Amino acid sequence: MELFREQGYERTTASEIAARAEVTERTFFRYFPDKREVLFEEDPRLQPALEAAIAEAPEALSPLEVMRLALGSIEKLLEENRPFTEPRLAVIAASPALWERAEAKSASLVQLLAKGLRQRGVDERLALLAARTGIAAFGHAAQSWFEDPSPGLEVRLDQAFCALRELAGRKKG
Amino acid sequence: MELFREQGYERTTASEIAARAEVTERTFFRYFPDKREVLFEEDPRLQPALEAAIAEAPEALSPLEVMRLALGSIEKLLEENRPFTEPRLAVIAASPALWERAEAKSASLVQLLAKGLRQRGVDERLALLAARTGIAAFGHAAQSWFEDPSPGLEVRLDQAFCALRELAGRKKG
DNA sequence: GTCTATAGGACGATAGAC
DNA sequence: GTCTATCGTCCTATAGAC
Repeated sequence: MELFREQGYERTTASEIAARAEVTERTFFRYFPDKREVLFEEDPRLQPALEAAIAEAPEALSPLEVMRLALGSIEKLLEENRPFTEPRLAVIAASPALWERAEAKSASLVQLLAKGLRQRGVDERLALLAARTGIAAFGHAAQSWFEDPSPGLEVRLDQAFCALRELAGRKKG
Repeated sequence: MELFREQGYERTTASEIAARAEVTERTFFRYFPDKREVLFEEDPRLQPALEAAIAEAPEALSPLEVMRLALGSIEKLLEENRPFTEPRLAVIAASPALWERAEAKSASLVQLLAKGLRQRGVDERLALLAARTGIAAFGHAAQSWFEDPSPGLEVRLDQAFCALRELAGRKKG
C-alpha cells in the first residue's frame, strides 16, 4: 500500500513490492498467484460466514430474503475490515486492471451465494437471479454505508431491498 | 478461433495468432490492446442501440421497465451474432482469465445502462441498482434463450422479469 | 507533403517451469 | 532460487493513400 500510494499501482513492480517486504520476487509470487491479488486478500471468515448464514436461514424465507439476511450478517466483519478496505478501494479505482479483478471477485461472490441457495433446493437459474439481485442491492447499500457509516449496514440493506421492491413492483413510473 | 479450438487459449501465443493472420505480432497488438480482447470484439451497433432504446423509452416507464424494453430491443442483433457468440463462449468458459474479462465487460454494460437511466433523470444510485437488476434478469433470460432459441428473447425476458417480481414481491417463500 | 498502417528491433515486467 | 517464455510497450523506419 505504501508503494501504491507513492507511485500508483502500474508504476510499482512486483520486484519493488517484494523488496519492500524483504522477500524475493519469487516468494512474492508464491504468496500471491499474480500481482493484482495483493489487493484482494479477503477476510477468511467472510465466505464461511455467508455460507453458514444461508444454510441456517429459516425455511420459510424467500430466496431474496435469504440474501438480505446473509448479507446483513457480515456487517461486523465488514466494519472490522473497513480501515483496510477503504484505502484499497482508492487504489483499485485508479487502475482498470484492478477494477476488472474487482468485478471478477464480485462475480465469484455471486456464485457462492447462488450455490448456497441451490443447496436449499432453489432452482439453479432462479438461484443465480436471486444472488445477482441480492448483490445489486448490497452494492446499493454498501455505497451509502461507506459514505456515511452512522446508520448501520442493516438499515441500508433494508432501504436497498425496499427500493428494489418498488422498482420491481410498480407497473408505472 | 481455429488456434483456440485446436490448442486452447492459454496454449496459443499472440505470436501464433499474428502468424496465422499474416501480420506481425506488433500489428496484432495495434489492433487489440491485449490478447484477451480478440475474443470480445462486439457488434458496434450494440451500444448505440441500447442507448437509443433507453433515451426513447416512454416517459411513464419505471427504470426497470426501461431496462426490460432496452434489453428486448437488441434481440435481432444478438440473433445475428449468435453464430459467432456461441463458439466464443465455449473458449471463454475454459479460461479463468477470459471469464474475468467477460465479467468486466458485463460490468461495463451495467455502467452504460445506468448512464442511460441517469440521463432520464433517475437518481444515480437507483440507476445503478436498476441496471444491475436488469442485467441479472437479462442473464436469466439469455441463458434459457441460448439453450433453446425457439421462444424469442422477448418472451424469456418477460419470464425473467416476472420471476424477479415474484422474488422481490412476496414476503414469504 | 501529410497522414496512417505495418514492420522491426529492443526491452521491462509478469509469471511459469524446473 | 534460477532460468526462461510470453505479454505488451517504446521508438524508429518504411510503404502506401489521399
